[in-house]
This record gives sequence, C-alpha cells and structure tokens, in this order.
Amino acid sequence: MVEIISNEKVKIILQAARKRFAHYGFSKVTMDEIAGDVELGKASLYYYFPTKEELFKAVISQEQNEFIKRVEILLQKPITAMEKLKNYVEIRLKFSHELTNLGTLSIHSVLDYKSVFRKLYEDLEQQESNLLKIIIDEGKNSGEFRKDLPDELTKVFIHVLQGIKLRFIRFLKEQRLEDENQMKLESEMKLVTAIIINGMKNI
Amino acid sequence: MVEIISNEKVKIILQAARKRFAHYGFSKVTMDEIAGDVELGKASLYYYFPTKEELFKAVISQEQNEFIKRVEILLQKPITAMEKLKNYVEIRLKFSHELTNLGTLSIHSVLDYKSVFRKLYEDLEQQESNLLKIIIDEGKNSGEFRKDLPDELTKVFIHVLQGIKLRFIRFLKEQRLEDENQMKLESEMKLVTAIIINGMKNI
DNA sequence: TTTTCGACTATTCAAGTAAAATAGTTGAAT
DNA sequence: ATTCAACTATTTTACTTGAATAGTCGAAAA
Repeated sequence: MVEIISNEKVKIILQAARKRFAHYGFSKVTMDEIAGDVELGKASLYYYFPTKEELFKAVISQEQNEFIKRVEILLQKPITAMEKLKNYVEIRLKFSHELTNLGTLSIHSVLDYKSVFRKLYEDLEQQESNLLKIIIDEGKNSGEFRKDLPDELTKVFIHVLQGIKLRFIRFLKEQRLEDENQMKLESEMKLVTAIIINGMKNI
Repeated sequence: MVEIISNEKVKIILQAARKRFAHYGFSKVTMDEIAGDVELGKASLYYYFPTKEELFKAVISQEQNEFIKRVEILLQKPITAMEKLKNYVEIRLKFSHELTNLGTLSIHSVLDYKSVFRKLYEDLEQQESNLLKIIIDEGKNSGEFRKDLPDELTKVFIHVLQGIKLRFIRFLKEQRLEDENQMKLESEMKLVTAIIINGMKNI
C-alpha cells in the first residue's frame, strides 16, 4: 500500500519533469521548478531521485519503454517484414515527434559533452538495432530479403535515419523542429526507407 | 606579365591558407600567420583578398573545382550509371578526406552560426545534386534505374551521406576523423550506397 | 517508518570587465 | 602595381564576482 502511494508520487514527478524537459531541455529546467509543479519542496524530490541526471534518465527510460512496447506490438502483427520495416520508420517518426525528450537525444549526444546523453543514446541505438535485427532476420527467413545482408546493416540504417534528422537541425536553439522541416524530414526518411527496402529485396 | 606574377602570388597565398585552414580550421588561423608563411606583411594579404572570409571562400572554391573536375571526368567514362554512382561515392570519400576544408564544410554549416559556411555548403550541395541528377537520369534512360525515382532523391542521397558523416563527429575539437572512424565511415557509406543503388534498379 | 521540508553548503553559471589578440585600414615607400 | 609599418576597430579571452542552482542534513510531520 505504502509502495503504491510512493509509486504514484514517482509517476507524478516523472510526468512533471517530462513536460518541463521536453519544453525547455535538460539544462534549462531547475529542480525547484519541478518541485513547484508537484507541490513539493525540492528536498523531497531528492528523496525520490538521487540526482537531476537520474531523474532525466528515468524520463528517457519511460519514453523509451513506450516506444519499444509499441514496436514489440508491431513485431507480433501478421504482416510481411517489408511492411514491418516501413511501419517501424513511421512509428519512429511519430514517437520522436511526440516523445520530445527521446527524440532530441541523438542531437544532444552529438552536440553536448555531457556523457549522460551519449550513454543514453548508445543504449537506445542498441535497442533499436536489436529490434531491427529481428525484422530483418524475419525477412531473410521468409525469403523477402537477401540473405547476404550483413548484421552491420541495422546500425547503418539507424545512422541513416539519425543522419537525415541531424541534417535538419540548423539552429539548435529551438527544442523542436518547425512543421515545415518536420514534413521535409518525414518525406526524406520515407523515401530513403522505401528505396532501401527495395534494395534489400531478394531479387 | 604583371598579371601572371600577380596570379602566382595569389596561388601561393591560397596554398598557404589552404594548409593552415585544413589543419586548424577557419577561426584558429590568423591572417598574420598566413602572411608569415608566404613572407609577406599582413597588409599585403589584404591587397589580394579583401577579407579573411573571401580568402577562405577562395580556398573552398579551389577545392570544390578540383572535386567537380574529377567527377566530370567520371561522367565521361563509358561505364554504367550504377558504376558511376558507386564511383561517385568513392571519389567523394577520397576527396573529403584529402580536401579537408571542403570535407568539413558540412559539419561547420551545421554547428557554426557563421553564415559563410552555410552559404558555401548550400552551393556545394546544389552542385553535387546537379551531378547526381546527371548520373541518375542517365541510369533512367539506359533502363538501369526505375523511371519513377523522384528528382528529390539527389538531395536526399546527399543528406544520407552527410548524415552518416555527422554521426561520426563526436568530439568536434579535432579537425579530422581518426583512422578507425574514417574506416567505419567509409564502410557504412559504401554499404548504404550499394543497397540504395540496388533499390533504384529497374526491377 | 516513511515522507516532507527549512535552512544549509558546494558548485556551476552568467554578466561584466579589462587586457590581449586579431581583423582590417591608411598613407607613404619601393 | 606591390609592399609594409603603424595605426584603429573589433573580437576574443581570461578572469572576477554575484547570483542561481544542485545537492545535503537533521529535525518535524504524517
């Protein structure tokens, strides 16, 4: 019972932190602000999270889980591997637009020195790589994809998507891409994906 | 006669500037240093180039011409469009490794506020896009490539390559990628290119 | 026992500033 | 036409200082 109440508090704090971080970014958010949002003293926040970084990591972790969960549902669907891959990119686009904290991780990991971002991003990249491997292997087994595609391809594919995104980050001051660029980004990613899928086809 | 001597001086200055910029980057090089290299007073440099930016632009322009010239030779070769495209990426890799100033332009255009870099990079991107269009159109006409590939693809293809490169720029302090990463970069680009070419094939 | 917080300390950050470095100019000499 | 010493104007850097913020602690409330 006590545990449940405690967990509720954690959830509320996470929710507040998530909003703040998404809007202003890690460094522009103070622990006092988050504490104020949930009507607690700052010291109380430190009862639940040992550091600001840990709180941020928890936020990322939560978003990452939502994303992974969504992809795992996709993996269960009775559709072709090619459709799954296409679908994967669409989900990825949608989530990186909505889950701002997760979505900007790749940018921060490149531009920021803080190793927090890098570590978190590397973890995300690894998880994505694993999920992609499942899809690609499935396609190889079903005969949809060429059998000689190297495992390396999963990481490269992610790099391509991340890379396209990075190309759209001009003035990184804004935490979010403007609609026009978001649309261009989406269309570039979809076009590349379509061609890459085509290129992966087994004859 | 006087013109020729004058042009020689310009060439010598460009050569010195090119080395310096390649090694230390635009902002870390002083006009005094370049002047010292060519055994002139700084004021004399300003006789040939009105500003430091103009000197840098001239360096870029020179490297860009070398690159374009090399690609134009490629375009004349009696090989398939697919081979040309593959070759194009190889030349691009080689040149962006050797012509450091040109090679780091894309990075600076993303990370730097200076609009010089952006303008120069946009010009380079446009030129590359035009060259790629020639190759792709050739492939369409010869029946190698699908006829429904959109023109947009040229820019997207460049973005993919640039994007992969950006992904490898971790600590941008160093002006040049270490060998290990350069090799990874090359292998990623080649893999993606191979698959994209495959995906562009006309059935 | 678990949770909260006021009041504290230790770090980090931002704004300001003075000195140094550097871009760019000028006018005279070659 | 070309060069440069000596200049000015601008930018960068290194440093300082006050304020903001992360994180701690011990006592009180639930």
